[in-house]
Amino acid sequence: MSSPIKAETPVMEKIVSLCKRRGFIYQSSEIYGGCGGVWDYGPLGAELKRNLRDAWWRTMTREREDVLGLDACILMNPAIWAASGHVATFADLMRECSLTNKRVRADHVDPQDGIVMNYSGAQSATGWKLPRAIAVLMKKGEHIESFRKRVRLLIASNAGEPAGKPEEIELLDETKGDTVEQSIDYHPETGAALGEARPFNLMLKTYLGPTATEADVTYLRPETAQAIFAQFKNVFDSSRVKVPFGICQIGKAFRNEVTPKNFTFRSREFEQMELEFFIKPDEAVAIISGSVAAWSEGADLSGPKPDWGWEMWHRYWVDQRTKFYQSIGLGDVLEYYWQTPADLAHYARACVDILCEFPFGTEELEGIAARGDFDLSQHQKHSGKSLEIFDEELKTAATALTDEAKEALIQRRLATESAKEKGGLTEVEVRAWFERLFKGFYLPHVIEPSAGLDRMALAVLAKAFYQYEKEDGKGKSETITILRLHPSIAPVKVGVFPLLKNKPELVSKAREVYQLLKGRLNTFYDEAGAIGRRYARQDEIGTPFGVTIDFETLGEQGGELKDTVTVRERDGGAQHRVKISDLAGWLASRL
RNA sequence: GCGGGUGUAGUUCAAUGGUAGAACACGAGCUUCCCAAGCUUGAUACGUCAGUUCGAUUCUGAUCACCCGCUCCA
Repeated sequence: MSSPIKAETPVMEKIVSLCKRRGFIYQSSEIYGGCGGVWDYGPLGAELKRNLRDAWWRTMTREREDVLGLDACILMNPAIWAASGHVATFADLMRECSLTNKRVRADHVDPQDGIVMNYSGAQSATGWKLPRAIAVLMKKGEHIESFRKRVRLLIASNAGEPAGKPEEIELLDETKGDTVEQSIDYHPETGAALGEARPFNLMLKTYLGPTATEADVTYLRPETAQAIFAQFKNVFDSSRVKVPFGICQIGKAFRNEVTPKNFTFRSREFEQMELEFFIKPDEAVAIISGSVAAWSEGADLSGPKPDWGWEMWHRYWVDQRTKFYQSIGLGDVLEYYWQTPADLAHYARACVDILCEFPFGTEELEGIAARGDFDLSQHQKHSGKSLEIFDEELKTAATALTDEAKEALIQRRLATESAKEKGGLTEVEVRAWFERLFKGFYLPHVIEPSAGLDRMALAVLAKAFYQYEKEDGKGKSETITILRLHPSIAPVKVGVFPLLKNKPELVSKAREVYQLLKGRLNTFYDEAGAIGRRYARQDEIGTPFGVTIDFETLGEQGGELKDTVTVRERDGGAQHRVKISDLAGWLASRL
């Protein structure tokens, strides 16, 4: 009867089109020609995003005893970004390969040896031309023909289709140049000359205060997490919480992305939902509980245990976040990528990317990192303020330890530190740290689940988007579009329709039902057009239920059906006869 | 930022150096109308700015945005 259609137009384009047509997402500043990398949410998009945001906030803090909320400003003291490392890592000098535009950090170019070959340009049989001069390093021992082949290949892959086949590209006016040794002016991979070093600042700079001098420079935050670390001590001191506990925050963040792309997936302004969950260092757990629980496949992650170290907590949060994604209907499109030691930042112990299947590929939705005490220690160092907390239970347990037991803990830590390739602590530093620990003081370690709200919204839209071809009674084929959104996040929960709009009794009854529902659920009233069209309109925006007031409702078919309505399900179109007095409860139990 | 592509009603697409058209969607109306039905009827577009030209949506240039690569990790 129905079958999924083949994509003649790419699915992503259909989704973008639907989003605009029905008021989910518009291009920013469209009447002025747009604005790169930023998008606005229309009426339905705003509802959808709010539902997702609320669901996250509810599960992350309101339904938990151990997580508190925070709502910090986008603007902060710029010293925060120096401490977090963003000023350094987001402002590297970069140089671009003149042939392929691949970028390398100016201070990370491996010196190259070889002979410089110059060309005035290139052209291909297709009529395509590379109009500028190029210089490429022929490496020692590289045969001239294989070198030329390599250059043609690089040109072809960068120019794309217009240049045609690599072998049909002609290199113009070849001249042999200087022999260079240990030069940092050529791209290590391609051998092509590098352009000038240019700063690549991915943070959005702004001025705080009307004078706008260099002294007033600060940045729009590139992530929400740093405010949590900066306010960690205030939250701890004002909330009567004990480690382990978390602080979560939802808010806008800004990055000057080199290439915003894939609709809202990579934007320059986006909304993050981040949790920093603070835990005791494993050594503290060992002192208090006698041992640290080891993770193994199938371990019980249903609820926190006192002997959990960072690894169990990390697994726990991956599990919690997975359950969340299942609750909004994304369970079956998730994938996980466990970063390898080579992927990890030096301060991170583990990081899992939760990936989701999008029409343009499988991409990251959320990252869950175990970051040790890196962030708090950075802010402690840069601010000069102690961010240590005092743990009474730890102090009591440590006091009871024998000196031998203490020394054993220190030795074990020393062994792991010396095994590290870089960043390992010295023995003096380790002993100083344990001295504070045995007195009950430490910087909490952190597990950081960090999710993108805009990505989540795009993910649920992409997952929900479904089209099929249907033949109507006359054999004419039409495309049916349904957004199969999970009812809990659908922007509109129920549509209310009088079967006919020219019958005042039906309309007034329908308005009554609408008034009854709209206080409790986001309800949409529609009387225009045929009933089937109204169902279809709601299907397209993902409304899970439709309520129709018909002549039976008015009692025409006898008293039994009086004051009952047809409730029609979006997925499958099944219909139920429900009493108006039961309607709100009936719907609420299914959302 | 660099290279390639694209830009016409709300959407998806036509055509044209001189008056821009369709389908669907949208508004109004008729119809005891349960899955985008039918009939009547209405509104709406050449991304922006220059140049060539008597005249540009069409040709040229610039610019902006989007898509695909380089990038990136919410």
